Amino acid sequence: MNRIIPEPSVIRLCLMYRLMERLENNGVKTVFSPDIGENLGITAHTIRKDISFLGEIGNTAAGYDVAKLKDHIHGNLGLDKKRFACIAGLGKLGQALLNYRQFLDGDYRVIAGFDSDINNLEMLRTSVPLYPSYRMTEIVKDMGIELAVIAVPVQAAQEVANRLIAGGVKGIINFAQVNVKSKSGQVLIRNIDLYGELRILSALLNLKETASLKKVNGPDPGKED
Amino acid sequence: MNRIIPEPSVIRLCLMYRLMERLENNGVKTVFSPDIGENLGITAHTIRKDISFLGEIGNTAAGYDVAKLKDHIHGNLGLDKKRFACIAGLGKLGQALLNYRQFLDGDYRVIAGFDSDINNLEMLRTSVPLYPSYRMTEIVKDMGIELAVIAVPVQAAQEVANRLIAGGVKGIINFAQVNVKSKSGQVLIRNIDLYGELRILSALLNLKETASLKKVNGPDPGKED
DNA sequence: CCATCTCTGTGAAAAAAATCACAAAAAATT
DNA sequence: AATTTTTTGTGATTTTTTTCACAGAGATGG
Repeated sequence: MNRIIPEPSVIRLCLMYRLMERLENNGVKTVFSPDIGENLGITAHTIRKDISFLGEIGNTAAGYDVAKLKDHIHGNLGLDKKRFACIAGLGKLGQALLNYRQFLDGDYRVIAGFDSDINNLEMLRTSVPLYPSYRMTEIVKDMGIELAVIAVPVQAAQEVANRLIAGGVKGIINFAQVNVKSKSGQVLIRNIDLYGELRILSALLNLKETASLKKVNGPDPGKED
Repeated sequence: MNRIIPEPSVIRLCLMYRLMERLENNGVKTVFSPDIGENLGITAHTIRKDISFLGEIGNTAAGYDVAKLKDHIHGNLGLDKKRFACIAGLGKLGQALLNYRQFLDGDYRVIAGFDSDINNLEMLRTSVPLYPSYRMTEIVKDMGIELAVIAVPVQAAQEVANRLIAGGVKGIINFAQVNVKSKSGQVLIRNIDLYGELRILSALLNLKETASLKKVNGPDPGKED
């Protein structure tokens, strides 16, 4: 057991957590590492290694208890810590996210939305309180919001990030068409480029065809063990 | 120069391409590797290495010509290859994507949308032709669609993936709350979990606080060179 | 036009991550 | 109760990726 966890393992463990939630809902009681691996497109070795970073939890010759593994990941990654979130930018994407149930009643509850267009704010019907963007820093600070989603147009993204960070946000998911940065580097930022994902897919396909790609990650690891 | 490109480099090169597009629009003529690195949150060394996989293109002591580097990436990653795309699932997220201009007039043009709810299809106003889900395999095949976005509820996701793959799709971006798999492993799949990104952020923040994270990736690499 | 300065490109080195291989422990079977 | 089978957990190994360090090519400036 190792108390220092590599970032790729943390990310996979989060995926495993989601899988355990689903398996538990489906009434599955036990899983084996190759099952988890197949579901996540990762080898069983990696699965076991990842889990072992959190300490021993499996049953020799009898796999993992789904509920126990779920709680184990939950506890060790600190997922029991609830945090408030907000969405900056209420265009189509921001609205879509506001409609996801998980964003409203999950552990990272969206408790505020922001948009620069007051007319837009007045038109939207939602249970989440909405505010004009100029109040962003103030509201984020007052409400103790730690996580933010940026869904504004590219030109506004960095300025919005600055305001969120000024309000004390610690983590940002950015959907704008530009990588946003934090001055201090202390804020975690995950940039997601929805259209760019198509570009990446296309590039990987091209290179796969011409055999100039070193390795293709992804599901379906094939036979092993 | 090396003709075999690691996958992480391909992904970073796609980000560089996006950056070059933006710089070109802003009238910037030249960039240096540390500039690119700062924008993308990557060290200048890695930037240079990534670019060098595509052959020499920079000017010694004078950085990279923005337009030239953009075209270079474009050509070498085969981004000049146009592909048709579709969106399966026209809930809020699917509709939001259908409204993005890039998805309508970019290189990976969305030319079909699918939803299982015919009433929903009739209500939507869009320039993209929409079809009921049961025709998915047929339409994908007939239209020569190679890329697909899955934005359906979790229970339907794998079945939708199967239909898309049966129609000949080669790459999938999946937003459903479950990792979808391709039977053969020949189809590239990128699973994106929007809510899960909040979970990852929270976990990384927790571990960063307790100093049990090995390394935090992300923007702001700090001083170097 | 010579000296200096700058920045790329890339082999070499280091670091990180994934995979392997197997001991050990528990379950299943005989 | 002993034997076989199964599957975890983890050091050791291999592979992959990143970082380093510097040669070399060209720009800059006196």
